[in-house]
Amino acid sequence: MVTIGDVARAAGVSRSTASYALSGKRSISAEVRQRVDDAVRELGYTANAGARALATSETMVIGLLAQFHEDEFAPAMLQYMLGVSDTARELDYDILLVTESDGARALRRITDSRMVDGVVLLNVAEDDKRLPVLRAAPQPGALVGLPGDCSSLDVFDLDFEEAGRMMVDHMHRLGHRELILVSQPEHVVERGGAYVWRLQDAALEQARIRGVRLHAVFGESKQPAVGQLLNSLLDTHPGATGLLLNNEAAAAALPSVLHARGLSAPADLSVIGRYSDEFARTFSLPFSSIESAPDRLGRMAVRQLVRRIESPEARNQPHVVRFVSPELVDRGSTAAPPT
Amino acid sequence: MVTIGDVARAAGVSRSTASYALSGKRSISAEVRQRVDDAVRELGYTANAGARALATSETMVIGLLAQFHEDEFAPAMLQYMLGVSDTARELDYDILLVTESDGARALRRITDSRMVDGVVLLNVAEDDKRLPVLRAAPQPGALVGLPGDCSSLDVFDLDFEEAGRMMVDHMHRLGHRELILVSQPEHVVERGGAYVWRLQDAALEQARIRGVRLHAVFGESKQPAVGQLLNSLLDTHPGATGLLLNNEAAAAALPSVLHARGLSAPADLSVIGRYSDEFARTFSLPFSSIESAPDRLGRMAVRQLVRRIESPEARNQPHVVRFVSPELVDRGSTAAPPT
DNA sequence: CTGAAAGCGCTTACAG
DNA sequence: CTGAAAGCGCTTACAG
Repeated sequence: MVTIGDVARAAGVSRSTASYALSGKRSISAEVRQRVDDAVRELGYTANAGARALATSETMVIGLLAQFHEDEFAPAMLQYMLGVSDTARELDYDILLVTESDGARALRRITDSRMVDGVVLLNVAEDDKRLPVLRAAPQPGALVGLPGDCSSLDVFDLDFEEAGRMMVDHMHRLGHRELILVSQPEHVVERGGAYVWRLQDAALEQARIRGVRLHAVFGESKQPAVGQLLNSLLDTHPGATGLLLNNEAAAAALPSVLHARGLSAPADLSVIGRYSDEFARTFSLPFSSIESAPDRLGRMAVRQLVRRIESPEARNQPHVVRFVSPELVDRGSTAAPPT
Repeated sequence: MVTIGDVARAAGVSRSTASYALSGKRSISAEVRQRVDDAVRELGYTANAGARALATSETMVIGLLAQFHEDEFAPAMLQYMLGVSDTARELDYDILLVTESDGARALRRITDSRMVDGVVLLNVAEDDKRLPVLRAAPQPGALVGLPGDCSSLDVFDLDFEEAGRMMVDHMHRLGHRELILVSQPEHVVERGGAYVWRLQDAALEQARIRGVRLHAVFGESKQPAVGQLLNSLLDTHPGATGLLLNNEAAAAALPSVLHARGLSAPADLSVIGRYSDEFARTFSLPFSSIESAPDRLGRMAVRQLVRRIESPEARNQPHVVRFVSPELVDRGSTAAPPT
């Protein structure tokens, strides 16, 4: 292994000078800098990450804690992961990926051992077991997803309340007076997936205000159950003219259900989902949707995290809870209800 | 930060004794061991990973190089990633996730800096730019996907040739004499996705042997293009009674296409895909398929990698190229052709 | 069974 | 502008 000592020797300078020439942390004569650069190139030198981490207490690694639950839609998680990973790399950080089901334990492991300079927690639950560990850790963290208690935490999430209101208002404006909302499965809520009821409760409240009938149900996470559910909902509520989907599996299943029933959107039924544009493109969902912006949320979380990591002042600034305003992507699946 | 020095002081022993008590690498009196364990618990000690890595030259981290290409199906990649990650953790390794598009550069960075003890490369291409870097690296690596040149590389992949033959034979046995094979988009092949033509060529050859007409085409990666393609293929080859899909997007799009044409499988058309069971469950694909076993391949790759990492003998053993035999998962979508 | 010391490869005050 | 030295927190021969 080629060390900075080898570089120094080849360049005819001390190790400290070689180090400074590389870091640029003090002025170096052009000539020496050239000799060091040449030596680095010639020997193919790269600093040993462990040694550097030991000396600087900086690993340039961010821990990414993903949580894959049984009845949640895994591909959606991937979008967040990529948003975090890409942004981290832009800022010169690598990603330590943790997918263990026992997230609290994993988080303690990587923070205690100083493998990471900070962490991003994905899919944060209402009463997330990882939060006490994060609060006790010396490294800063950023969350994607809103927990019950945000104190001393940087939190980023879609404004699901606003999303719920937006769905209802959009339909109401078009003239719809009876709607169905299919949320994630109840398990997701029980596990602490607050975004489910945040959207649902806000939608129900807004429906009340607007005088719209809204049938809200928890859905299923897989086929064929979710397809059956959609069918039975449409049977049960023949007067409903609009469908709101906060459930990826339901959105993916809907085209065949509509087809089977001989319905088309928006002529027979108006539809709005809540998922990412990438998801829509991959599965070619023709439904207008509230963009869930996973890449954007991942990016925001990493940016804030790195700010805290790198600046001592930022370290002590008040924590932020930031909601991304939902945006409706119009794919033409809503219109006035059939007369 | 609590160090092993703190532990040693609290336990009233030397740092080396504390270290040995923790590692178990030499015999320690029961009493001392107890005192050290108590001190560790009391102080909440965890070894600093960077310091340990520097001392031992072992990071206990495996680099995972994922490659997301424009027109490949991202959720499929996730399955491989999780297989690798879960197995690594079982074997006490953490995962450094790399998703940069310039995989060769990223690989050089993490190996040169000794951030990892070994690497797993996913989605390996025929002439993968990462391979020269891997061969030059001091760490061992394992590939998922078959490159053109496997020399001094451990390689794991599905036996796509056998998969192609199996699809054809299965249909032939049922009495089909004219089939359509939809592969991945041509871009995937151009980029070096050898599995596409490995399956296709073997299928064509087997069809020739069996006296079956096989129309093989490259597909599309997104809707609505892939749906249109399926429709036009069925229009163009009205005599075809079976459909073979080596293309996730096509598989995902097929149910609505069949529906729209008023066809059902297997009564009107027999269908076999090639994808993972997880994929089938998530999208509820009712089609029989050749299981692509991403979790199993990821697991095999990590196992072999860790063997090489941990045993000096294994380090020098001949490299392996291992093909997983395809298995057909019968979901009832094939039968004798309609008469 | 235990301890004192060297060393892993860096960075960074301290001195000049 | 440059160098000699200390130190980051471990592990592991070397000695006893």
